[in-house]
Amino acid sequence: MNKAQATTRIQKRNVAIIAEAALEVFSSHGFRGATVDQIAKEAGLSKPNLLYYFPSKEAIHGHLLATLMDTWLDPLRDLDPEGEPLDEVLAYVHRKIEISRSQPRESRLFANEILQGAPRILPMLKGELKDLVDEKAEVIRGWMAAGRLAPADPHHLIFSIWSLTQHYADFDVQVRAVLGPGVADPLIDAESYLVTLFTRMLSPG
Amino acid sequence: MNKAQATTRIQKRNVAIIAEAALEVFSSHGFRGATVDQIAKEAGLSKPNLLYYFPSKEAIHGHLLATLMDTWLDPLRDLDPEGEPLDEVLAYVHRKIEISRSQPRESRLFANEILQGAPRILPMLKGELKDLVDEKAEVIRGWMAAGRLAPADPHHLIFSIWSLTQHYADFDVQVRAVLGPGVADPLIDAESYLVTLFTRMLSPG
DNA sequence: GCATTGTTTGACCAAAAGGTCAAAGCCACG
DNA sequence: CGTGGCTTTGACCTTTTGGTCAAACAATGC
Repeated sequence: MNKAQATTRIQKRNVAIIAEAALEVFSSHGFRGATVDQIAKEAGLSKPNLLYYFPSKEAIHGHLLATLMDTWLDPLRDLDPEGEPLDEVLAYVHRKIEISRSQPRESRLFANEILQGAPRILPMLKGELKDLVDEKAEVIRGWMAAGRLAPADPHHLIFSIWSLTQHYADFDVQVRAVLGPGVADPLIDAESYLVTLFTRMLSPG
Repeated sequence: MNKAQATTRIQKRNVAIIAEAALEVFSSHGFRGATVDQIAKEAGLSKPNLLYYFPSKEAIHGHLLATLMDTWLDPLRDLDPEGEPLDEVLAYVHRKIEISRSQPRESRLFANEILQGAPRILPMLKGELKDLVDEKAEVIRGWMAAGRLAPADPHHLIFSIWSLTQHYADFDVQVRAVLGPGVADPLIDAESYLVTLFTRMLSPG
């Protein structure tokens, strides 16, 4: 593929097709578990053709992670210091649940990366992510200090939101196995459970 | 290796060494990401020697999973229907946190397996695990009906305990990256946060 | 309609990885 | 102290896999 600009129509289309296929394969087999042949087959392209658009398997994976990271932080960014505290937190929970519903593969891709020790995105976690979390934790701490939320460790509050919402994407198989075949969408009940949980946790007084 | 009984001293020792090495390698690289050579090296044995004790890479992995499953359910089994409801739930949270602290590799091994779609343990999830969870969920539902716990979906309550406690083992890298180098053991603060969380969530009245 | 640039692929390569085997080494016990 | 079974290993085999390359095949612009 050519160097910088000048992406043709075909390039745009095929890069998108490959990314979609790679997301499917990487998210369900992990980086090492995925093969380039698998991705190529999923994308409906030949392997050399795929490697014409990305220089290596690593590069495809990196591309996915970069794209993901770009949108992964948005829901937290949207936490508004000027808003009503409990509403803001619940809205954040809601946004995260929507992501687990609409982008479970992205969530699993991310989970895989972290589980392996985050070899490729550790700098980003220590930098961009930490900065954002620290900033929003400070906002929450302010709300608590003002008596507008019940006191609790803001960092662990954020961790608990991540953990609980992503659980339904990452551990989907287990959730469904335990709930049984009668439950079509575990996230529906999960959402009202989580609203209750965080409301009781954070309501002042 | 020989067939059924008659495990010699050396066999016992080497099987244990291999299991330990394999846990280390599988938990940090996943099944596909781990290589037999890596495990052999970690165990301080030659590859053929390792394959003298286990017939295949698959078999080692299966052995680990089976061993793990055996102890994985114990903390939930110990939830006592005759105990004080809130204390029982908090004690369960405590046990799960202890496991995240003492057996993070086992937790990651399990997480890896679920993330890949639980190919090897799905039957167990749908059988043994579901049965146990249903049973304990019924106990919790009884407590709630009797007004001894605030009402909430018992299944999702259990999921939330799993999710929150395992998060600190599985996503350890992320937690540490965000908290920064000043925090030695995130689980200390996590435990008091979680006690608060479930106390507020479940206290009746 | 042709030259230039972009796209696709069959054939191929080297390295990695799971696994085998025969032979050698070791150990326990009569 | 020697024999039979247990343990260990170097060498080897096969398959999988990431990646290359030259040549064929489109598309685009003049």
